[in-house]
Amino acid sequence: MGTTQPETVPEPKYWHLKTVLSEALDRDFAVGEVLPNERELAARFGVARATLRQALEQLELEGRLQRRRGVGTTVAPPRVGVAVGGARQGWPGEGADGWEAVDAAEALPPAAVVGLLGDAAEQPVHTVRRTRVTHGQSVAAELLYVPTDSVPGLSAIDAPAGPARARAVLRELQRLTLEGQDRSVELGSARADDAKELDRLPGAPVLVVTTRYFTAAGTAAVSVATYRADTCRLTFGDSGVEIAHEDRAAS
Amino acid sequence: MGTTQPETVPEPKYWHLKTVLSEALDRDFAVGEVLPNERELAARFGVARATLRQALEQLELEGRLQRRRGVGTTVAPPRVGVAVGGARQGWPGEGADGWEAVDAAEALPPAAVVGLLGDAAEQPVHTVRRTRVTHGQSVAAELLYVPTDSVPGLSAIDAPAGPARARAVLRELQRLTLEGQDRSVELGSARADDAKELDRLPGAPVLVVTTRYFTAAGTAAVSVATYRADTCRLTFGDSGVEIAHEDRAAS
DNA sequence: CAGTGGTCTAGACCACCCG
DNA sequence: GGGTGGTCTAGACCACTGG
Repeated sequence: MGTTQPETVPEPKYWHLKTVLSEALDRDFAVGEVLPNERELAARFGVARATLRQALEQLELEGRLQRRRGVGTTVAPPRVGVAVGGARQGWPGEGADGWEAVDAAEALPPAAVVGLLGDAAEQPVHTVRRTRVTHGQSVAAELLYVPTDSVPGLSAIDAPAGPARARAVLRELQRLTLEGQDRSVELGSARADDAKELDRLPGAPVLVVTTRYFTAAGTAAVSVATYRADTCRLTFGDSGVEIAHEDRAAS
Repeated sequence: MGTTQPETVPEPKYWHLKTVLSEALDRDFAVGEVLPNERELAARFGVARATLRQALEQLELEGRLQRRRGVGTTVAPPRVGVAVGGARQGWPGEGADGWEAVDAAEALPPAAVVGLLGDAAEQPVHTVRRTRVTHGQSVAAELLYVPTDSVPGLSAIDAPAGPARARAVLRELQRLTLEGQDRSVELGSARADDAKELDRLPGAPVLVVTTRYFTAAGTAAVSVATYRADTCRLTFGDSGVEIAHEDRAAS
């Protein structure tokens, strides 16, 4: 004796906890319902609060929970599908797609964007801020970078600051002929400014969608849009058919 | 006196730490280089290890670090761009796209997939496992669900288990006429089996790409592919131009 | 104000990797 | 083995929300 069972590797407590909680959510809770607070949940499961939090964090990452300081933890609604446009689309701001221009300014682009714009030399760009609202909640914050020489028709002090100026830049952009675009999606964490716009804490997980817009003259604009990863599912419909997620695909 | 400066809200330590580390990485470390271990880093910055770990976690999430138990923390190479095919593409397995068939079996699909397949009634599906390798590292694990009546030419015991059988299913699928497809991307956490395939711990962040393949008869197949979120940038190039990320777009 | 989640600590033990 | 990151604990205090 002395030897116990072969004992498969012990599953971490937080992982097991997550599973248990996940099943409890499916079974006993409705969307929007408030969970018991963390201290009580931890006590109920006989673990430290930090361990319980590790499980909650995972569930929030998967979009099943929503936690707000001072309020509590609630059961999240299913993720909303936001169309990002897979096939040839159009300039930003064309059509009513939920985007709202917020502001615009002229500045030098950050290093990360310079590479995407192609030409090595730093040239000033119009920086347009937009926000995307779907189903009453803001799901994305975007920074659009438009080199000033892409839109020569726009003099620097053409419009006053604010939404009007942002829309002016978009209007000029739409006068150009769009030759193509490409997109990439990656995981990031929200910068402080984006986090504020998205009503999340800094560092919250976001899906970063980077889009380059091409004209015959080269890259005319670059858009960096950050979507709330907890509440959004990005859709790239080539067929126009909406995906009807009845359940969650992620584990 | 007695009153200090207005004192903007104190930045969390881990957030500040993350910034400091991030700059240090850019300045003093090369890709692949090993960082000092967590206990020493924590001591050096005068914080508890848990706090230091919170900063490292963020940096790993952003693809800047790579941590492996028993080995250490190393500076991660830039994310690899993996083409996911934005425009009309083709059946899975057409062309050499880095996917490798692993195995296949016949079973009832999970509830989450039933909804995507359209017809309410549960029908048996071929479940094909594939793995995607790019630049020598496995970046994605896929489960492809093909209803048995989508590929009537394939009798149940047509091929022995293993890669051969998986390829047989794909071959049958490719005989059909693809009418369209749509895709969605969302954040998830790796299930135990996917994690193993991706050489990560369970719960690691992944980008879940769900694709539906349509024929005139309806949804002929559903693919759920999980990509390593730490090392991958999904590209949807409509123009065929590769995005050359010289720097990181995420904060 | 009381109650919530968010941050932080100082310690412990475990699972894994490699020489 | 010795060293790494991964898990877990039992506390403490802080920042925010709401009545």
